[in-house]
Amino acid sequence: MLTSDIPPNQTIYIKNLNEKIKKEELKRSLYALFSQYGRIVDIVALKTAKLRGQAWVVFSEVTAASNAVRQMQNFPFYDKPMRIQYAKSKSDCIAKAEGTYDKKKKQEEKAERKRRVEEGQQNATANGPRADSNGGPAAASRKPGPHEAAAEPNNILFIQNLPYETNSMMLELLFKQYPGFREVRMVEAKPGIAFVEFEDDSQSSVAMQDLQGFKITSQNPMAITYAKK
DNA sequence: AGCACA
Repeated sequence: MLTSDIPPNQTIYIKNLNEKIKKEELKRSLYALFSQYGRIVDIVALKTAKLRGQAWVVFSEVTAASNAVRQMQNFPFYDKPMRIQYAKSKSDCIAKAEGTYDKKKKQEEKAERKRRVEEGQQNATANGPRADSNGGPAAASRKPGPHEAAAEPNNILFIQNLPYETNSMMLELLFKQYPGFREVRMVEAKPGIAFVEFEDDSQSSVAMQDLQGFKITSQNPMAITYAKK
């Protein structure tokens, strides 16, 4: 199935995540990174053989998920570009909230999955190569299309996912190497975020591209977006 | 590569 064929879902499925990152840390960073798109209801990440390197981020709104899929596509996260799609099914926490969660059905599906796995192991050696791979282009980085809401460029940048101990001096050191730098502003009451102002939009954009995902500590790739106007 | 929720 073409990944673009998956219908919109308020849950996004992320793969190609760095498998070395501990589960709790991963969830925290995903939260920091994605909460800019809307309220996050839940994050699921498992480290089992089958599920490591993947995560589900559940938003309260589909529109938040849509923006996240587009704008964070290929975002360098712990040194690896994230691959983001809509999840294929509704998250349990949503079904529960809607009152449509069916425990019996859930168990059947689970049993069914297990059956398929065992069956697959039986046939693994008997199957020849599949003939239907179409060699289509891999999902590549793309700019938002004409109908997609891109974050509006701004001479002020919004920085998230900073380590707790970050101060404005450290950020100034980083950002002042770019032309047009004006100032760093941090909010004492809100650790982990900062605003960095440039003279104009194009100068702030250059800094954003270059420092996107930059890590002050190994655990904190910074997430940079344009500040809201 | 891989679509779960213990």
